[in-house]
Amino acid sequence: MSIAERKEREKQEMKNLIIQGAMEVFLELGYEKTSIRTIADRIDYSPATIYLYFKDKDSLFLEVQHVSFGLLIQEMAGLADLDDPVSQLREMGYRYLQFGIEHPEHYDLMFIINDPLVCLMEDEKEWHNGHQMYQVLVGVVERCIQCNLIRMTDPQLATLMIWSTVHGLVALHCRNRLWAVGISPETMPSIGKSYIDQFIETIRT
Amino acid sequence: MSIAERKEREKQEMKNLIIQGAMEVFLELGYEKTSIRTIADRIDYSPATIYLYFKDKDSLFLEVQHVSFGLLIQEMAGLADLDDPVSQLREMGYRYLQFGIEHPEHYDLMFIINDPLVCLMEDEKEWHNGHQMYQVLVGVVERCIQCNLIRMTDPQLATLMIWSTVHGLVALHCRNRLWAVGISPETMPSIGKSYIDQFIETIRT
DNA sequence: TGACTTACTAAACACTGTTCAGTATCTTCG
DNA sequence: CGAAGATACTGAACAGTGTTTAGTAAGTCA
Repeated sequence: MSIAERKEREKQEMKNLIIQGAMEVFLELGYEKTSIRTIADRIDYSPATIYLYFKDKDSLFLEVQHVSFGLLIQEMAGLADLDDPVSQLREMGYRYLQFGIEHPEHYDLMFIINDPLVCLMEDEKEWHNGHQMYQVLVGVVERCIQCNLIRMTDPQLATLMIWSTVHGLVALHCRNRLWAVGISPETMPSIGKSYIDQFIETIRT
Repeated sequence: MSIAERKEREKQEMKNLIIQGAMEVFLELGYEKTSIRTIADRIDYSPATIYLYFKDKDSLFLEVQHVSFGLLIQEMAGLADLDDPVSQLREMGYRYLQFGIEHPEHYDLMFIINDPLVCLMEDEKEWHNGHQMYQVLVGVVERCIQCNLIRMTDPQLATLMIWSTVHGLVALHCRNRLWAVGISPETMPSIGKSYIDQFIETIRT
């Protein structure tokens, strides 16, 4: 079955080529302004070819999103080295925020864009990726609560609040709503750090 | 100049008719799926007519957004009756969250959607509306800090954090990202209340 | 070599935002 | 009143979109 294997491999390589091209264009132009024709042009194939490998634009987008999730998870490596759970929490906050500031397009694809992901039940892959990272956060928060280091008691609610607080800032930044309160994109990194520091100080016992 | 006045009035009425139709369609279909043709159909005019009253789709959208801001500001009426600033803060949180849950499409138009608002400098109207409400929040937070009722010292940073925390939850809810952490839309109202309560308890001294 | 399968594409369909030439109505002035 | 001019509106077109389909060319297998 060597030929069949090679065919399968070539098929996967073709998928990867499309995903890579799509990623480039998605990050350059954003989701809405990216057209299948542009992606096809980028990789020197016809638009119709893409539909032989992906059901539709959303389906292709989900694959790109999966790669983005991988990047963020990678960014969180080595957190367990910090033995203080509050330090872990702060460090996660720093890195999450930094990721949002440095890769707003990736962040947008993962947490803000509308279309797909509604079909979570159908797409196990994404669910798994996002859920996995959330569980890491839940673990850290649980340890903080167990050691009585933060002013919350319910791990689920606390985790949700912590995530939302950081996501809120990144989301407002990604969608340029912070101009209205006098924060320019350039000042975001320094404000972001103060933001996390203040938040940790506020919730810790 | 009676005729000129009448013309001016008719022009304004026509603008309002278009805005009203656009609002309906925007709320039904969302920003991206709304087409000028659909709006035109809804009010029985040709698509081209809309371009006599509004520069482009974004410009029309900004007018609709302005109406949405009015709704939210209206929702915040009577807050000064509560003499305890922390109660004011909690009540603002309740109402803001409820607005986001009850009118996710409006909320989307105001705080999540991408395209316009980037041109804040050009559009004084929106800036004014959003900034006004933010200033109300800043005022409440300042009083909380003055009375030493919350665990923060910098009003600007504190206000940003409080807004972001609530916005974060609403934004995740609007974009269906809470499914991934086991929260379904139906449970949002009750979770939302706990969320605000926990947040207030966490930040108060 | 002939039959079958696969990979790919040109062209079309139905949609989008936007523009423009042209019409039909209303206003103004002689 | 009637001609000239301004105003309000639209049909049709342009260039773009996601997606489908019929057809071609190449690779595989008997």
